[in-house]
Amino acid sequence: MEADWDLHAVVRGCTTTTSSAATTTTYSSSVSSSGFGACNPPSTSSSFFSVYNPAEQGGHVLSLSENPFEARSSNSIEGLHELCKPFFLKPQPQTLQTSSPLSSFSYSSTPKSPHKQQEQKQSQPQFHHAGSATTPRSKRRKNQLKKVCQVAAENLSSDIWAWRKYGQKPIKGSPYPRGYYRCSSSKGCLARKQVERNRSDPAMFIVTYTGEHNHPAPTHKNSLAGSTRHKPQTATAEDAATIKPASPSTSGMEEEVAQHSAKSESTEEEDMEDLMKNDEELPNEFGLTETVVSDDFFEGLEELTGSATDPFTAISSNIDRWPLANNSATAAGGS
DNA sequence: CGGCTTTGACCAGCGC
DNA sequence: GCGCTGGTCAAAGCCG
Repeated sequence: MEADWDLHAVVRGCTTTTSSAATTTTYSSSVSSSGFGACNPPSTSSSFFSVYNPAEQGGHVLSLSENPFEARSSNSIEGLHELCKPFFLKPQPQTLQTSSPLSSFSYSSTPKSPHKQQEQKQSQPQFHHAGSATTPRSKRRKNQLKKVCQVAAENLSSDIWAWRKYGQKPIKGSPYPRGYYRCSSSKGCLARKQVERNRSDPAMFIVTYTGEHNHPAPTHKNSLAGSTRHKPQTATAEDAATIKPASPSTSGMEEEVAQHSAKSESTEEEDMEDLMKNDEELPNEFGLTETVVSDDFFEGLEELTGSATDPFTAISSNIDRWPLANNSATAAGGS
């Protein structure tokens, strides 16, 4: 049918990298907080913060700023900084309680059975064997804690995390399929990401993060993986695939991050241990240390996003060409 | 050779 | 209790 743009590319884009991405977030219930993968700080104009409340029918994505540019121009990075804080810093419990739909974060508690969720959560070890045999498949959890970001197509591109697609399914009511990705930076990482195109605004992508990264941000994207495939033949999914691997912008971001995280590669393990131990004290959801999320970090973003040669541009052009074609029956077996 | 994408099947959560 | 739907698994194939 129609849809089909390729999600992968999208995925790579949004997450962390972000620079561009916009973000919304919603935490529903359980998951602890520590580390979502990633929504990235909205650094660019095309993205905007929004709040997504899965609890509501269909979920709403509320834009905090009608005009993204406005936010950007007015407060510039600082404003963004503030907006982003929630994504970098561990969310404050109190804040989480907020029920304001307009708050950057919205935590909704499980209406039905919070305990159940907790139990389920427990059944899913936070760090080790995420999907191992010991853990039963984690099926959808209505109130699973998740973070939703709405990202402009042009902003989809990089990510400090490496994501690996493990599924795609057509979603009822949506002409576009949803892609499922998991963090491939570290085996056992519970971080997951879902990407789907916004029905009402195909130019935007809704990226949903669930689970947490149980490891520091990778110094290199695709640390485990290596392949960047492009299939010359078709311009469909491949196209998208082509986009993701190396979006320049990402590289920029990656470099930024890499520099910070790499600076102490030797201590990275230690850091990781610390992170694991002090799960609650995770510096930020990106698995980056606060140092990374410093002004420099944002400055870097600014540069990236502000530069005329916006890497995303290239991507967006690709995205525009995203084939809405690749799936017929579409994946995921139509269940 | 290792990792990634694709895709059909499986299965559990959820609503009625 | 049943059926629908979403989320995950896993095999097959491709690519660097």
